[in-house]
Amino acid sequence: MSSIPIRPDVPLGAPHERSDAARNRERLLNAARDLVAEFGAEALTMDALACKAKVGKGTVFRRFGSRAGLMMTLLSDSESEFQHGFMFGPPPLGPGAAPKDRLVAFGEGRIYFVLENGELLKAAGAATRNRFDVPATKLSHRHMEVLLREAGIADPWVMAMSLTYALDPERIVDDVRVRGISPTRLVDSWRELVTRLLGAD
Amino acid sequence: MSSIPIRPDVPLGAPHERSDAARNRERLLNAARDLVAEFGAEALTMDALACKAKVGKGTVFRRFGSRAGLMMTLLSDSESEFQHGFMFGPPPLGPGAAPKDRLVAFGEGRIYFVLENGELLKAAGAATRNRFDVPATKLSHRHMEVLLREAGIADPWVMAMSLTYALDPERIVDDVRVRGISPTRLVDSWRELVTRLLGAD
DNA sequence: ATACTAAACGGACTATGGTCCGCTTTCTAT
DNA sequence: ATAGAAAGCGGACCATAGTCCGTTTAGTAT
Repeated sequence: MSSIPIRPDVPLGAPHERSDAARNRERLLNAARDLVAEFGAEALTMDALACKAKVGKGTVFRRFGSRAGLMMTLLSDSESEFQHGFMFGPPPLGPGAAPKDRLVAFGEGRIYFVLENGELLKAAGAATRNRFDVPATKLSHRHMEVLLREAGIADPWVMAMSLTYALDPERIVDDVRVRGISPTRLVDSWRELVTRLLGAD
Repeated sequence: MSSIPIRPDVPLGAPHERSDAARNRERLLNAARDLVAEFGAEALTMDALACKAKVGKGTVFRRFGSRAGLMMTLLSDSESEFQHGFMFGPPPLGPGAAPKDRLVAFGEGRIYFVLENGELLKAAGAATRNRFDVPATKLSHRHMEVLLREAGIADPWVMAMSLTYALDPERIVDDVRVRGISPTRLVDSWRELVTRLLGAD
């Protein structure tokens, strides 16, 4: 029995990734990062990517499914880091603090995360019927749902959805970049929202 | 001086709409309503519309600017009605009730309005950099801002934006139609949100 | 080494929103 | 009625996401 290379993010019994596929994936990822770095995520077209990576267009879509899928892949590192922060990191973001404080910290972290990765996030959520299907969004929602339940909210699932949309990447990015609201104001308002929502101060 | 036909929704000094333009506008509106009625708003393509209205494609875009613009035009009647309700109608939706009650009623009204016009609203907000540029959205935002200020919220503008996104058409429609949440649950959760936000009952 | 198979490839093709610009029609002034 | 100007018209054209399918290639069994 020959040893199989370790591929952390692939489902267990997956039938082995062919070497040409691996090579092309690397090429595509590198090309995509270059293009985003140089022209921004919004300007990235799938044709340009295929061309720059010296790969057929079909290959791009086989690999990532859609433009949104590509953006999610590009995001996954920073996203994992943020997720790790609120799931396992130190309080108040991580476990150990009161739900209210964790929720405030979560929103604050999210706002800055979005401001750093705004273009990618907007592009990732742009595909029709996709905004909530992003796995990271599901996880955030679930996290908030748990905190809200602990804090005694009657319908935590729906309330978490309201808060999810209040932290929508498009909303945050446009507030700051188009409508000129400072990140601090957003964070303060989020704090006011959560504070009032989860019992007086 | 010859009498000029009355066109209620046209800016005062507008240079007179030509008769062929008026005729084509009618044709387009009728065709659009037919298509939406028969196949739904999502399925409406601008080519199909042009074709059905027996009009060139350029004419469609001259008239409405974009697909989103067309959808807004299609919405404008029901939208005006809803707007009239919260601006001039009887309490608790209209003036006369406490801000908290008006806000609860506003959200409830909005939820049902969205569920009736969901496809159109989603299509209207879909165009890039457009979600908040919809005049109706601005008006709703402003309305909530005023109520929130009356209720003593520190940063009513930003808070109104959070609530605007919490009532996002896509969110409401998908909660109900994709994720199986009942409208009642949405309304109840909105009530809980507003109630906690604006001081304990 | 050879043959076989399933996966991967690539690029032509489709669908659709939106733009452009030369031609036509309407209105107005005379 | 006529002519000139401005508004409107139409459909070819463009950009771009996403699909399709005949061809190539990497692994595997012999």
